[in-house]
Amino acid sequence: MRIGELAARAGTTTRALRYYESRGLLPARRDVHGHRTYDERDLKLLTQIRTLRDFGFDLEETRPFVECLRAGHPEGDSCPASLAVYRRKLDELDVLIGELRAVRARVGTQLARAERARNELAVEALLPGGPEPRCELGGQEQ
Amino acid sequence: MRIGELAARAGTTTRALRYYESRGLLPARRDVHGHRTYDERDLKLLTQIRTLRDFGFDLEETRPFVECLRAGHPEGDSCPASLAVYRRKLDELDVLIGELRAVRARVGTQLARAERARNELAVEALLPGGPEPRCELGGQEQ
DNA sequence: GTAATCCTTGACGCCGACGTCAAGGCAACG
DNA sequence: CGTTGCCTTGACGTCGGCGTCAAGGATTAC
Repeated sequence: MRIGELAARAGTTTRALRYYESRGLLPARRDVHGHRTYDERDLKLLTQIRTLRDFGFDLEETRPFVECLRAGHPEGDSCPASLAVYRRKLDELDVLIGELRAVRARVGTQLARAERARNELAVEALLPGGPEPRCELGGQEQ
Repeated sequence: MRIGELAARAGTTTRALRYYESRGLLPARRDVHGHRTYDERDLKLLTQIRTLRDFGFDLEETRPFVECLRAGHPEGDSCPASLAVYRRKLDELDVLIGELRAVRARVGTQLARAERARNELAVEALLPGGPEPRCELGGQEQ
């Protein structure tokens, strides 16, 4: 099959395939017209690449999986190098998730504090009982 | 103070400050030589920007906070627009964290599966005793 | 005088993974 | 014969947030 069909079958674009080839990740044979030619095995390699990309793997991180498949193994993750990438990615994810949760907690705290401050101001504004001269809080909402 | 001192006091670079100015986020007065001049209030604005950036906020997302401070409010998050950014960021974080946890789970599952497959192969290789024909698990390693 | 240190503007570089456009080739269809 | 549709290579654009370099002006220290 040619590049357009492979791209369509894998749910990607011809541009991506040419890019992968330029990176040495998915080389193509050429037919008599100089057109790139692919077979079902290339589809499998490409599917492996796309699956990992969808998981957020960098393109370079898919290389061990692709080479593993090309070496004849039944799955891209049948090789130690692929497992190492899995483990490294798990560690990265754990770190990242931890950081994001910490940020989420801090932002949540800030939001709660800011909302509380606003509510206190609103309550004071509603109290007609002689409010002690509240400093310089003018022009809240423009 | 001039740009170098402000940058140092805020723990950032002169390049970043000029960039913020080019974005209209942190305009500067100029002294007689055309040099940028800042005061303590600018330091406060810049500190707000850097804090939010450290939390992963886009530069544009810091704008409501900066404008809130510049409008004379005591905190950058004293204004509704800032609270809206907080809330949107919390939602984004929740979505992102959820996606990352899903990916983490799937990668973890894949790793476990791949390791199990390798262990089974290793055990089979170690067993010299006539292994019963293991269903259709042929040609694992070539 | 001159070296060091600060500042100015302008412009290009970077990172990844492609998108998009240009100019052209070759085949099949009507 | 022209049109459509696929393909080719090459090259520039995108995004954000700056880093880095170039060329020059000004002040202060020695």
